[in-house]
Amino acid sequence: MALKYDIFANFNEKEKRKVLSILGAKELFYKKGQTITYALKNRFLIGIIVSGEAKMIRYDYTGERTIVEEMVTGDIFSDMFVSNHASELAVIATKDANVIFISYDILIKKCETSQYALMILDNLFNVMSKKIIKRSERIELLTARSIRNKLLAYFELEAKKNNSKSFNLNYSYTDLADYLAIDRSAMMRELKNLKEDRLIKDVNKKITLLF
Amino acid sequence: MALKYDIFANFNEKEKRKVLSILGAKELFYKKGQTITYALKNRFLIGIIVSGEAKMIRYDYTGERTIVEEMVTGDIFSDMFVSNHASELAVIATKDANVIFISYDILIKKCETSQYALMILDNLFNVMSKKIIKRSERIELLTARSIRNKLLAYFELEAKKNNSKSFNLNYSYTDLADYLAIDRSAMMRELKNLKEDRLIKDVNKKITLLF
DNA sequence: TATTGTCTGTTGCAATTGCAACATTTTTAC
DNA sequence: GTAAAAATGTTGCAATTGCAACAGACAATA
Repeated sequence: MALKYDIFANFNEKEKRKVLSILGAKELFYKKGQTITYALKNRFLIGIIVSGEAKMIRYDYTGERTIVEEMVTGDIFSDMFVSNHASELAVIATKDANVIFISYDILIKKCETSQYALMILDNLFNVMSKKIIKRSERIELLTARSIRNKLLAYFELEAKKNNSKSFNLNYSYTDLADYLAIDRSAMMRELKNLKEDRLIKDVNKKITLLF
Repeated sequence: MALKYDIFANFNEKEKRKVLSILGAKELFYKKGQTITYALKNRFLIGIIVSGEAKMIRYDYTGERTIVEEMVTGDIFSDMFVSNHASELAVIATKDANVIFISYDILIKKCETSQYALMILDNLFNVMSKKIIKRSERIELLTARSIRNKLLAYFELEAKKNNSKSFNLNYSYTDLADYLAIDRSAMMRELKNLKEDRLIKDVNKKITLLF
């Protein structure tokens, strides 16, 4: 599953090591809780999470923290994908993490001579497409005009992804409320309403659509 | 302004014609109101709006229409940037439009032999980065927890983009309410409150932050 | 220029939502 | 294995929001 959109898709270990050396890539290790400043301070650098987890966090003008993006193995992040005008951002390792940094500029240049570099660029395109799609999906959910509609939209999307009326919630309810930008307790109340109205069934985090 | 992120940035007319021929690109003309089906039915095809305007529209299961994206000259669209699981989409020309279609597959292949193709790919990455950033910005606004905060977040972002406390609203209030996914009349009320609280000044669509 | 349609601005009222404050259960960390 | 922390589940109440329904301004167009 991760494979299809992985930046190293279609590479075996040997080829991967080779292309990283061609690109002059750096691999750095971060302990849980550490801030990954490297990529965000260097425009045209792309960070690839090869193990562990990290979160991108925004500090708004009031000092409040919001999670912009939760990143797992295979995800990438870069200053190139961040608005110059947005509030301060930081990437923090939420588990011990290994991160590979490659330079976009070098990547483009090496494409002239290296088939491998071009393959990486191709994979990068897929990963970026995925990012666009993920954000579009979230916007679709966030523009629904009530908690009920947000939940239903989210459930329907998950159901479609699973080709089934049933699926397992892979968020905690607390995180789901955050993702949908709604109050958790109000969401729980609406979830109860949806169950009472027999629109969904919820057997310990396995949701089934009844319509 | 458009130049920096344009897919033909750094190309002159002659080079542009040359690369389009290398890539076997097609240019099609659409009259205002026509549906552009070409790209959305052909995965791996990228549509570039070279003149005119178009809107990407979603039809949800109730048959309701929502504007997903408004596209102007220089914007690109592709099935590759659209979730397989989303509701039905259509791209409709909102003004007479010329659209160039290039195949992603061919583009990647030609990069091995053509410096121009690689330049197009490079530009494509910039355009995609811009797409990611635009969506991130909208998500930032949509996750604000009240109408007041949504408005303030939007105004601050616009102010930052203009490097000034003042800027002209380039949305109608009706459209802004849509963009922020809030009720228009409730937004107008809150706008009035913001003015009364002396947080903003609004002299016929020119907003000034007073903080 | 008359007319039609869209946009702005306003308000009362009802419905939805967020907040605060709990008890309980589950998970995580030592 | 126990303590601490996080997540779930619930509710009353107040604040915010959406809805409906206007009137007037402005724009488009025939």
